[in-house]
Amino acid sequence: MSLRHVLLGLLSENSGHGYGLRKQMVHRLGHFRNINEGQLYTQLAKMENEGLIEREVVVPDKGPARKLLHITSKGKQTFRDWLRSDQHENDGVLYDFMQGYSFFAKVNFFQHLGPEETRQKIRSQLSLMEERKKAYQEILSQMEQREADPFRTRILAFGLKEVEHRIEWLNELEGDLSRHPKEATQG
Amino acid sequence: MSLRHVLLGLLSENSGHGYGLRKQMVHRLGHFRNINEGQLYTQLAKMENEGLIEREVVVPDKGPARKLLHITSKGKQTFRDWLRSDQHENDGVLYDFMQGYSFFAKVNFFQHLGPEETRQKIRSQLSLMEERKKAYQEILSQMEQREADPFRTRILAFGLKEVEHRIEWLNELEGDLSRHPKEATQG
DNA sequence: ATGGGCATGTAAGCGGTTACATGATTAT
DNA sequence: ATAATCATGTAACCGCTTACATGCCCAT
Repeated sequence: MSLRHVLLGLLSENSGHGYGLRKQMVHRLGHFRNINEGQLYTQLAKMENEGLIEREVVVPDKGPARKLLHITSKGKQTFRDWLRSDQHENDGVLYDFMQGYSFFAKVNFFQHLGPEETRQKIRSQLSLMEERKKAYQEILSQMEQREADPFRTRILAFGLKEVEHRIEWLNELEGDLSRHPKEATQG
Repeated sequence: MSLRHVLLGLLSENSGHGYGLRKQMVHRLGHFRNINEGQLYTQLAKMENEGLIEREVVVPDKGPARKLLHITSKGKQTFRDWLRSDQHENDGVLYDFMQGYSFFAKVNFFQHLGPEETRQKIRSQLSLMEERKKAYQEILSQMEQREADPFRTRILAFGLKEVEHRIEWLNELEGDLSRHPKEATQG
Protein backbone atom coordinates (compact mmCIF):
# COMPACT_ATOMS: atom_id res chain seq x y z
CA MET A 1 0.00 0.00 0.00
CA SER A 2 3.04 2.20 0.18
CA LEU A 3 3.06 3.08 3.84
CA ARG A 4 5.39 6.01 3.43
CA HIS A 5 3.17 7.86 0.98
CA VAL A 6 0.09 7.26 3.04
CA LEU A 7 1.89 8.64 6.08
CA LEU A 8 2.96 11.68 4.09
CA GLY A 9 -0.63 12.13 2.98
CA LEU A 10 -1.92 12.07 6.51
CA LEU A 11 0.83 14.38 7.74
CA SER A 12 0.21 16.83 4.93
CA GLU A 13 -3.28 17.27 6.32
CA ASN A 14 -2.26 17.51 9.96
CA SER A 15 0.87 17.17 12.02
CA GLY A 16 0.61 14.45 14.59
CA HIS A 17 2.21 11.73 16.67
CA GLY A 18 3.22 8.31 15.47
CA TYR A 19 0.54 6.76 17.56
CA GLY A 20 -2.11 9.03 16.11
CA LEU A 21 -1.08 8.12 12.58
CA ARG A 22 -1.59 4.50 13.45
CA LYS A 23 -5.13 5.20 14.58
CA GLN A 24 -5.88 7.22 11.49
CA MET A 25 -4.68 4.43 9.27
CA VAL A 26 -6.96 2.02 11.03
CA HIS A 27 -10.06 4.12 10.59
CA ARG A 28 -9.32 5.79 7.28
CA LEU A 29 -7.31 3.27 5.32
CA GLY A 30 -9.14 0.36 6.73
CA HIS A 31 -6.67 -1.86 8.46
CA PHE A 32 -8.66 -3.80 10.94
CA ARG A 33 -5.81 -4.99 13.04
CA ASN A 34 -3.41 -2.39 14.34
CA ILE A 35 -0.72 -1.24 12.04
CA ASN A 36 2.26 -2.78 13.76
CA GLU A 37 4.38 -0.43 15.77
CA GLY A 38 7.56 -1.92 14.43
CA GLN A 39 7.19 -0.85 10.86
CA LEU A 40 5.57 2.45 11.79
CA TYR A 41 8.38 3.84 13.92
CA THR A 42 11.16 2.46 11.79
CA GLN A 43 9.55 3.90 8.67
CA LEU A 44 9.12 7.24 10.43
CA ALA A 45 12.79 7.21 11.42
CA LYS A 46 13.79 6.52 7.83
CA MET A 47 11.60 9.31 6.56
CA GLU A 48 13.19 11.69 9.00
CA ASN A 49 16.67 10.69 7.80
CA GLU A 50 15.59 11.43 4.26
CA GLY A 51 14.28 14.82 5.27
CA LEU A 52 10.66 14.11 4.45
CA ILE A 53 9.47 14.82 7.96
CA GLU A 54 10.72 16.61 11.05
CA ARG A 55 10.21 15.89 14.70
CA GLU A 56 9.31 18.53 17.18
CA VAL A 57 10.01 17.28 20.65
CA VAL A 58 7.23 18.48 22.89
CA VAL A 59 8.11 18.32 26.56
CA PRO A 60 5.00 18.65 28.68
CA ASP A 61 5.11 19.84 32.32
CA LYS A 62 4.22 16.34 33.30
CA GLY A 63 5.13 13.07 31.64
CA PRO A 64 7.60 11.98 29.00
CA ALA A 65 8.53 13.85 25.85
CA ARG A 66 6.20 13.41 22.89
CA LYS A 67 7.35 13.78 19.32
CA LEU A 68 5.12 15.82 17.10
CA LEU A 69 5.72 15.05 13.45
CA HIS A 70 5.66 17.70 10.74
CA ILE A 71 5.92 17.20 7.04
CA THR A 72 8.72 19.14 5.34
CA SER A 73 8.47 20.85 1.98
CA LYS A 74 10.46 17.99 0.52
CA GLY A 75 7.96 15.60 2.05
CA LYS A 76 5.07 17.56 0.57
CA GLN A 77 6.70 17.43 -2.82
CA THR A 78 7.27 13.70 -2.54
CA PHE A 79 3.64 13.20 -1.65
CA ARG A 80 2.38 15.39 -4.49
CA ASP A 81 4.61 13.62 -6.97
CA TRP A 82 3.32 10.26 -5.85
CA LEU A 83 -0.29 11.40 -5.99
CA ARG A 84 0.12 12.68 -9.54
CA SER A 85 2.18 9.73 -10.72
CA ASP A 86 0.90 6.38 -11.89
CA GLN A 87 2.73 4.54 -9.13
CA HIS A 88 0.75 2.08 -7.03
CA GLU A 89 -2.40 2.39 -9.09
CA ASN A 90 -1.96 -0.92 -10.76
CA ASP A 91 0.15 -3.59 -9.15
CA GLY A 92 0.82 -5.60 -12.29
CA VAL A 93 -1.36 -8.48 -11.20
CA LEU A 94 -4.04 -9.36 -13.74
CA TYR A 95 -6.49 -10.89 -11.30
CA ASP A 96 -5.94 -8.36 -8.56
CA PHE A 97 -9.45 -8.90 -7.27
CA MET A 98 -8.23 -12.25 -5.97
CA GLN A 99 -5.70 -10.46 -3.82
CA GLY A 100 -8.46 -8.50 -2.18
CA TYR A 101 -10.50 -11.57 -1.45
CA SER A 102 -8.06 -14.19 -0.34
CA PHE A 103 -10.81 -16.77 -0.03
CA PHE A 104 -10.52 -17.22 -3.80
CA ALA A 105 -7.05 -18.71 -3.56
CA LYS A 106 -8.73 -21.56 -1.75
CA VAL A 107 -11.79 -21.78 -4.00
CA ASN A 108 -9.36 -22.65 -6.78
CA PHE A 109 -8.93 -25.99 -5.08
CA PHE A 110 -12.50 -26.73 -4.04
CA GLN A 111 -12.70 -29.58 -6.50
CA HIS A 112 -10.54 -31.44 -3.98
CA LEU A 113 -13.22 -31.10 -1.36
CA GLY A 114 -16.42 -33.09 -1.13
CA PRO A 115 -19.69 -31.26 -1.82
CA GLU A 116 -20.59 -31.26 1.87
CA GLU A 117 -17.41 -29.62 3.00
CA THR A 118 -17.56 -27.20 0.13
CA ARG A 119 -21.06 -26.18 1.09
CA GLN A 120 -19.95 -25.67 4.65
CA LYS A 121 -17.11 -23.42 3.56
CA ILE A 122 -19.45 -21.37 1.41
CA ARG A 123 -21.97 -21.01 4.21
CA SER A 124 -19.45 -19.80 6.75
CA GLN A 125 -18.13 -17.29 4.20
CA LEU A 126 -21.67 -16.14 3.61
CA SER A 127 -22.34 -15.42 7.26
CA LEU A 128 -19.02 -13.63 7.50
CA MET A 129 -19.91 -11.41 4.57
CA GLU A 130 -23.39 -10.76 5.93
CA GLU A 131 -21.80 -9.49 9.12
CA ARG A 132 -19.45 -7.33 7.18
CA LYS A 133 -22.29 -5.91 5.14
CA LYS A 134 -23.98 -4.73 8.31
CA ALA A 135 -20.73 -3.21 9.56
CA TYR A 136 -20.23 -1.31 6.31
CA GLN A 137 -23.80 -0.06 6.28
CA GLU A 138 -23.38 1.37 9.76
CA ILE A 139 -20.05 2.99 8.99
CA LEU A 140 -21.44 4.43 5.78
CA SER A 141 -24.49 5.98 7.38
CA GLN A 142 -22.26 7.50 10.04
CA MET A 143 -20.05 9.01 7.36
CA GLU A 144 -23.05 10.45 5.60
CA GLN A 145 -24.34 11.96 8.82
CA ARG A 146 -21.14 13.74 9.68
CA GLU A 147 -20.62 14.67 6.02
CA ALA A 148 -17.21 13.07 5.75
CA ASP A 149 -14.87 13.52 2.80
CA PRO A 150 -16.91 12.62 -0.29
CA PHE A 151 -14.11 10.56 -1.82
CA ARG A 152 -13.79 8.44 1.25
CA THR A 153 -17.54 8.06 1.49
CA ARG A 154 -17.59 6.90 -2.11
CA ILE A 155 -14.92 4.33 -1.37
CA LEU A 156 -17.00 2.87 1.41
CA ALA A 157 -20.01 2.81 -0.88
CA PHE A 158 -17.92 0.79 -3.29
CA GLY A 159 -17.00 -1.55 -0.47
CA LEU A 160 -20.64 -2.09 0.42
CA LYS A 161 -21.57 -2.95 -3.13
CA GLU A 162 -18.57 -5.25 -3.25
CA VAL A 163 -19.73 -7.28 -0.23
CA GLU A 164 -23.18 -7.53 -1.75
CA HIS A 165 -21.54 -8.77 -4.90
CA ARG A 166 -19.64 -11.38 -2.94
CA ILE A 167 -22.79 -12.53 -1.17
CA GLU A 168 -24.63 -12.87 -4.44
CA TRP A 169 -21.74 -14.80 -5.90
CA LEU A 170 -21.48 -17.16 -2.94
CA ASN A 171 -25.19 -17.87 -3.22
CA GLU A 172 -24.85 -18.65 -6.90
CA LEU A 173 -21.94 -20.94 -6.13
CA GLU A 174 -24.00 -22.81 -3.58
CA GLY A 175 -26.80 -23.08 -6.13
CA ASP A 176 -24.39 -24.58 -8.65
CA LEU A 177 -23.36 -27.12 -6.08
CA SER A 178 -26.92 -28.28 -5.53
CA ARG A 179 -27.74 -28.51 -9.20
CA HIS A 180 -24.55 -30.16 -10.46
CA PRO A 181 -22.99 -31.86 -7.47
CA LYS A 182 -20.94 -34.17 -9.65
CA GLU A 183 -19.10 -31.76 -11.91
CA ALA A 184 -18.36 -29.60 -8.95
CA THR A 185 -16.41 -32.30 -7.16
CA GLN A 186 -13.36 -34.43 -7.71
CA GLY A 187 -10.41 -33.12 -9.75
CA MET B 1 -1.50 -15.87 -0.88
CA SER B 2 0.39 -18.63 0.82
CA LEU B 3 2.63 -19.78 -1.98
CA ARG B 4 3.48 -23.08 -0.37
CA HIS B 5 -0.11 -24.26 -0.13
CA VAL B 6 -0.88 -23.21 -3.66
CA LEU B 7 2.17 -25.15 -4.85
CA LEU B 8 1.03 -28.18 -2.89
CA GLY B 9 -2.39 -27.85 -4.47
CA LEU B 10 -0.97 -27.77 -7.96
CA LEU B 11 1.37 -30.68 -7.22
CA SER B 12 -1.42 -32.76 -5.73
CA GLU B 13 -3.11 -32.57 -9.12
CA ASN B 14 -0.01 -33.30 -11.19
CA SER B 15 3.68 -33.73 -10.64
CA GLY B 16 5.73 -31.20 -12.51
CA HIS B 17 8.79 -29.02 -12.80
CA GLY B 18 9.41 -25.80 -10.95
CA TYR B 19 9.16 -23.90 -14.17
CA GLY B 20 5.84 -25.48 -15.02
CA LEU B 21 4.44 -24.54 -11.63
CA ARG B 22 5.36 -20.96 -12.32
CA LYS B 23 3.41 -21.02 -15.57
CA GLN B 24 0.41 -22.61 -13.93
CA MET B 25 0.39 -19.96 -11.26
CA VAL B 26 0.36 -17.28 -13.88
CA HIS B 27 -2.59 -18.67 -15.76
CA ARG B 28 -4.56 -20.22 -12.92
CA LEU B 29 -3.91 -18.01 -9.95
CA GLY B 30 -3.69 -14.91 -12.00
CA HIS B 31 -0.30 -13.39 -11.50
CA PHE B 32 0.30 -11.27 -14.51
CA ARG B 33 3.98 -10.81 -14.11
CA ASN B 34 6.05 -13.93 -13.67
CA ILE B 35 6.25 -15.41 -10.27
CA ASN B 36 9.83 -14.61 -9.47
CA GLU B 37 12.22 -17.50 -9.76
CA GLY B 38 13.90 -16.57 -6.50
CA GLN B 39 11.04 -17.30 -4.18
CA LEU B 40 9.84 -20.27 -6.22
CA TYR B 41 12.99 -22.34 -6.06
CA THR B 42 13.88 -21.37 -2.50
CA GLN B 43 10.36 -22.23 -1.36
CA LEU B 44 10.54 -25.54 -3.21
CA ALA B 45 13.86 -26.32 -1.52
CA LYS B 46 12.35 -25.58 1.86
CA MET B 47 9.38 -27.78 1.14
CA GLU B 48 11.68 -30.61 0.20
CA ASN B 49 13.59 -30.23 3.46
CA GLU B 50 10.33 -30.47 5.35
CA GLY B 51 9.39 -33.61 3.47
CA LEU B 52 6.36 -32.11 1.74
CA ILE B 53 7.68 -32.84 -1.73
CA GLU B 54 10.27 -35.08 -3.36
CA ARG B 55 12.45 -34.54 -6.37
CA GLU B 56 12.91 -37.13 -9.02
CA VAL B 57 15.96 -36.30 -11.06
CA VAL B 58 15.18 -37.09 -14.65
CA VAL B 59 18.27 -37.41 -16.80
CA PRO B 60 17.35 -37.27 -20.45
CA ASP B 61 19.63 -38.74 -23.16
CA LYS B 62 20.39 -35.25 -24.20
CA GLY B 63 20.54 -32.08 -22.16
CA PRO B 64 20.77 -31.27 -18.47
CA ALA B 65 18.97 -33.05 -15.65
CA ARG B 66 15.42 -31.93 -14.94
CA LYS B 67 13.85 -32.23 -11.53
CA LEU B 68 10.36 -33.62 -11.51
CA LEU B 69 8.55 -32.73 -8.32
CA HIS B 70 6.18 -35.10 -6.55
CA ILE B 71 4.03 -34.40 -3.57
CA THR B 72 4.55 -36.73 -0.60
CA SER B 73 1.81 -38.10 1.62
CA LYS B 74 2.86 -35.57 4.25
CA GLY B 75 2.52 -32.87 1.63
CA LYS B 76 -0.93 -34.10 0.67
CA GLN B 77 -1.96 -34.06 4.29
CA THR B 78 -0.63 -30.54 4.75
CA PHE B 79 -2.56 -29.38 1.73
CA ARG B 80 -5.79 -31.05 2.84
CA ASP B 81 -5.47 -29.59 6.32
CA TRP B 82 -4.99 -26.12 4.88
CA LEU B 83 -7.94 -26.52 2.52
CA ARG B 84 -10.25 -27.59 5.33
CA SER B 85 -8.94 -25.01 7.80
CA ASP B 86 -10.00 -21.40 8.08
CA GLN B 87 -6.47 -20.17 7.36
CA HIS B 88 -6.04 -17.54 4.69
CA GLU B 89 -9.73 -17.06 4.10
CA ASN B 90 -9.86 -13.79 5.87
CA ASP B 91 -6.73 -11.72 6.28
CA GLY B 92 -7.93 -9.64 9.21
CA VAL B 93 -8.22 -6.47 7.19
CA LEU B 94 -11.65 -4.89 7.38
CA TYR B 95 -11.51 -3.09 4.07
CA ASP B 96 -9.79 -5.87 2.19
CA PHE B 97 -11.37 -4.74 -1.07
CA MET B 98 -8.96 -1.81 -0.95
CA GLN B 99 -6.06 -4.24 -1.02
CA GLY B 100 -7.35 -5.75 -4.21
CA TYR B 101 -7.74 -2.40 -5.87
CA SER B 102 -4.70 -0.40 -4.89
CA PHE B 103 -6.00 2.64 -6.76
CA PHE B 104 -8.19 3.31 -3.72
CA ALA B 105 -5.22 4.05 -1.49
CA LYS B 106 -4.69 7.05 -3.72
CA VAL B 107 -8.34 8.04 -4.05
CA ASN B 108 -8.26 8.62 -0.31
CA PHE B 109 -6.16 11.66 -1.04
CA PHE B 110 -7.90 13.01 -4.10
CA GLN B 111 -9.10 16.04 -2.20
CA HIS B 112 -5.50 17.22 -2.51
CA LEU B 113 -5.77 17.24 -6.26
CA GLY B 114 -7.56 19.80 -8.40
CA PRO B 115 -10.73 18.70 -10.20
CA GLU B 116 -8.94 18.60 -13.54
CA GLU B 117 -6.20 16.29 -12.39
CA THR B 118 -8.70 14.15 -10.52
CA ARG B 119 -10.79 13.78 -13.63
CA GLN B 120 -7.73 12.79 -15.61
CA LYS B 121 -6.84 10.11 -13.08
CA ILE B 122 -10.36 8.74 -13.19
CA ARG B 123 -10.40 8.68 -16.97
CA SER B 124 -7.15 6.79 -17.28
CA GLN B 125 -8.36 4.28 -14.71
CA LEU B 126 -11.55 3.90 -16.70
CA SER B 127 -9.76 3.04 -19.90
CA LEU B 128 -7.55 0.62 -18.02
CA MET B 129 -10.58 -1.14 -16.61
CA GLU B 130 -12.32 -1.20 -19.97
CA GLU B 131 -9.31 -3.00 -21.41
CA ARG B 132 -9.33 -5.44 -18.55
CA LYS B 133 -13.01 -6.09 -19.02
CA LYS B 134 -12.37 -7.15 -22.59
CA ALA B 135 -9.49 -9.38 -21.50
CA TYR B 136 -11.65 -11.08 -18.89
CA GLN B 137 -14.50 -11.60 -21.32
CA GLU B 138 -12.19 -13.34 -23.75
CA ILE B 139 -10.61 -15.54 -21.11
CA LEU B 140 -14.03 -16.41 -19.72
CA SER B 141 -15.47 -17.45 -23.06
CA GLN B 142 -12.39 -19.58 -23.68
CA MET B 143 -12.88 -21.28 -20.33
CA GLU B 144 -16.51 -21.97 -21.10
CA GLN B 145 -15.61 -23.44 -24.48
CA ARG B 146 -13.05 -25.86 -23.13
CA GLU B 147 -15.28 -26.61 -20.14
CA ALA B 148 -12.69 -25.68 -17.56
CA ASP B 149 -13.04 -26.37 -13.85
CA PRO B 150 -16.39 -24.86 -12.81
CA PHE B 151 -14.98 -23.27 -9.68
CA ARG B 152 -12.28 -21.47 -11.58
CA THR B 153 -14.77 -20.39 -14.23
CA ARG B 154 -16.96 -18.97 -11.49
CA ILE B 155 -14.03 -17.06 -10.07
CA LEU B 156 -13.41 -15.42 -13.41
CA ALA B 157 -17.10 -14.60 -13.69
CA PHE B 158 -16.77 -12.85 -10.37
CA GLY B 159 -13.78 -10.96 -11.67
CA LEU B 160 -15.71 -9.78 -14.69
CA LYS B 161 -18.56 -8.49 -12.60
CA GLU B 162 -16.03 -6.82 -10.36
CA VAL B 163 -14.46 -4.84 -13.22
CA GLU B 164 -17.91 -3.81 -14.36
CA HIS B 165 -18.56 -2.67 -10.83
CA ARG B 166 -15.36 -0.65 -10.83
CA ILE B 167 -16.24 0.97 -14.15
CA GLU B 168 -19.68 1.91 -12.91
CA TRP B 169 -18.17 3.34 -9.76
CA LEU B 170 -15.56 5.37 -11.62
CA ASN B 171 -18.28 6.80 -13.81
CA GLU B 172 -20.31 7.78 -10.77
CA LEU B 173 -17.25 9.39 -9.26
CA GLU B 174 -16.70 11.43 -12.37
CA GLY B 175 -20.34 12.43 -12.30
CA ASP B 176 -19.98 13.62 -8.71
CA LEU B 177 -17.05 15.71 -9.77
CA SER B 178 -19.05 17.50 -12.44
CA ARG B 179 -22.02 18.16 -10.22
CA HIS B 180 -20.22 19.24 -7.06
CA PRO B 181 -16.79 20.41 -8.12
CA LYS B 182 -16.30 22.41 -4.93
CA GLU B 183 -16.95 19.83 -2.24
CA ALA B 184 -14.88 17.36 -4.16
CA THR B 185 -11.76 19.48 -3.99
CA GLN B 186 -9.52 20.99 -1.37
CA GLY B 187 -8.90 19.25 1.96
C1' DA C 1 22.63 -17.74 -36.21
C1' DT C 2 19.74 -15.50 -33.29
C1' DG C 3 16.13 -14.86 -30.30
C1' DG C 4 12.73 -16.66 -27.42
C1' DG C 5 11.14 -20.07 -24.37
C1' DC C 6 12.45 -23.88 -21.12
C1' DA C 7 14.65 -24.81 -16.86
C1' DT C 8 17.27 -24.03 -12.54
C1' DG C 9 19.30 -21.61 -9.46
C1' DT C 10 21.93 -17.63 -6.01
C1' DA C 11 22.48 -13.21 -3.38
C1' DA C 12 21.22 -8.87 -1.66
C1' DG C 13 17.87 -6.24 0.06
C1' DC C 14 13.35 -4.48 1.55
C1' DG C 15 8.95 -4.07 3.58
C1' DG C 16 6.26 -5.89 6.79
C1' DT C 17 5.04 -9.00 10.86
C1' DT C 18 5.60 -10.78 15.51
C1' DA C 19 7.00 -10.23 19.69
C1' DC C 20 9.07 -7.93 23.20
C1' DA C 21 9.86 -3.89 26.31
C1' DT C 22 8.77 0.32 28.85
C1' DG C 23 6.27 3.82 31.06
C1' DA C 24 2.74 7.54 31.58
C1' DT C 25 -2.14 8.99 31.56
C1' DT C 26 -7.02 8.39 31.88
C1' DA C 27 -11.22 6.08 32.83
C1' DT C 28 -13.92 2.79 35.76
C1' DA D 1 -6.70 -0.11 42.48
C1' DT D 2 -6.46 -1.62 38.02
C1' DA D 3 -7.48 -1.90 33.43
C1' DA D 4 -7.42 0.35 29.11
C1' DT D 5 -5.39 3.58 26.24
C1' DC D 6 -1.70 6.69 24.89
C1' DA D 7 2.90 6.72 23.33
C1' DT D 8 7.52 5.20 21.73
C1' DG D 9 10.58 2.18 20.58
C1' DT D 10 13.87 -2.47 19.44
C1' DA D 11 15.13 -7.11 17.53
C1' DA D 12 14.43 -11.18 15.10
C1' DC D 13 12.45 -13.03 11.44
C1' DC D 14 10.02 -14.02 7.03
C1' DG D 15 8.18 -13.70 2.53
C1' DC D 16 8.90 -11.75 -1.44
C1' DT D 17 11.24 -8.85 -5.05
C1' DT D 18 15.10 -7.53 -7.86
C1' DA D 19 18.76 -8.67 -10.13
C1' DC D 20 22.02 -11.63 -11.62
C1' DA D 21 23.81 -16.05 -13.69
C1' DT D 22 23.87 -20.20 -16.49
C1' DG D 23 22.83 -23.24 -20.14
C1' DC D 24 19.83 -26.05 -23.26
C1' DC D 25 16.31 -26.50 -26.91
C1' DC D 26 13.58 -25.09 -30.80
C1' DA D 27 11.74 -22.28 -34.39
C1' DT D 28 12.59 -18.76 -37.96
